[in-house]
Amino acid sequence: MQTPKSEHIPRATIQRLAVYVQVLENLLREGTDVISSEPLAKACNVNASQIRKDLAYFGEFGVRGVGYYVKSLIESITSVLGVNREWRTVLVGVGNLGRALLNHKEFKLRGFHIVGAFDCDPFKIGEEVSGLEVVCTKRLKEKVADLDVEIGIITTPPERAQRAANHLVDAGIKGILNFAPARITVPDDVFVEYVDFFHHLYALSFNITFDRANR
Amino acid sequence: MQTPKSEHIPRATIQRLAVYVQVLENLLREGTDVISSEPLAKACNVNASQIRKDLAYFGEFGVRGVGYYVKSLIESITSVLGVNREWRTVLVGVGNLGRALLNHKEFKLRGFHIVGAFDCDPFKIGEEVSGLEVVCTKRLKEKVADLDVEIGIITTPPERAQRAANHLVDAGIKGILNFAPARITVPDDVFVEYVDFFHHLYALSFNITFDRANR
DNA sequence: ATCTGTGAAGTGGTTCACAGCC
DNA sequence: GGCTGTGAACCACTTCACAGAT
Repeated sequence: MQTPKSEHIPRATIQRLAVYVQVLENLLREGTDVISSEPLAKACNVNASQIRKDLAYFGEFGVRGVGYYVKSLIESITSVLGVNREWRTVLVGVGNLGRALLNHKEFKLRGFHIVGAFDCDPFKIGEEVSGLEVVCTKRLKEKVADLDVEIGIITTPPERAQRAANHLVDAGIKGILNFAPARITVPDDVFVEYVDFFHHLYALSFNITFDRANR
Repeated sequence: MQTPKSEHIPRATIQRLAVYVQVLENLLREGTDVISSEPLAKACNVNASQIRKDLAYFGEFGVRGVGYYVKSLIESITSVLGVNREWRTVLVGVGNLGRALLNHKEFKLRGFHIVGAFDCDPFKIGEEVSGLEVVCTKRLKEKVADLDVEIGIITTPPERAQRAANHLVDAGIKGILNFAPARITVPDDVFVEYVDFFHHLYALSFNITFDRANR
């Protein structure tokens, strides 16, 4: 695994690294072997020196006078991000969204295996969804220990998100992907990422409205 | 509609406004009528003066010595964001994700109506999904004009995302919510927001890995 | 007395510009 | 000659600290 040179890495850098991988994978699929920071920057909608600086946090992955070998750069970045391995996850909240995610093949494809599904609704417990038996949330702790899980996914309604988070933290999980439309509070050593595409729709709404007002 | 005082609004401010609304709505549901910036900041995981500054871009919504009235603040922020109205959207790419979104009731509930579904696969054209007939992507332009649509949602595979974007831009759309794992290029006056929860999983992966390495 | 709104100070991320290497 | 890697300059957002309002 690749280790960073520097102590602190900007959050924005990590987000961009994920973008770079995405774009590079598409470039590779289209048959591009080598690319320099300038065209890659254009494809990613960032500044070229931004890319070079982001990568410089972790090492020297390019060849001066040449550029970056696409395939090897993908490998380097995925190694930096720690996604060149398998991760085991559990999902809490088997509603519509939860079911959709459990059935989403892309998770396994990208190395994020959902190995447990939990809900506190007695009517759902015991049900089988996408090959997993829905288990009572109370049993999260034992199961997480058994299954060697590090990431939890919350897909509960907002009012139950914090309780789900508490269970996950108690079970020793290290990262939470929260789809519930609510903020959650967790200890410092647990990482939380929020996914809410309405936030993005709000941003579009604002930009379109504001843009129009300035004409 | 609320209009900003200042010329340029930081992107981060808009993202936070969406968070504030989310948290305030949950507070309202729990029966909180008034809140000051300090506890609101805690609930949103930001600095209190950050909130006050964010709001100050758009007006004075608080009462000195008292705080903010939750209900009225929600109304002010949604007005600022332009989400206190209905938006009409179309979706391009009726795959698994597209279908899930078409069936997702939350869109209508939050004022974002999906009024058209498009795909270029002849086998899907004519099919009915969630009360909408799937139409050939070629007919996007006429339909968008008829239906008075301003936002497009892309749920195609990555290799077809740019083409979908081109069709949407050509049809005169002003904003795009892109779920496809690919960057797209559009004219300056069209806004794009990207949704990719694998990026968030990558961020978790990095943080957990990096955190562990520093012990 | 309390809490907002805001200029000023501080901080951190981005961009520039060029030295270093292929 | 071309492109990376990187210190320095720049810029923007964040935080502080306090004046102003109730």
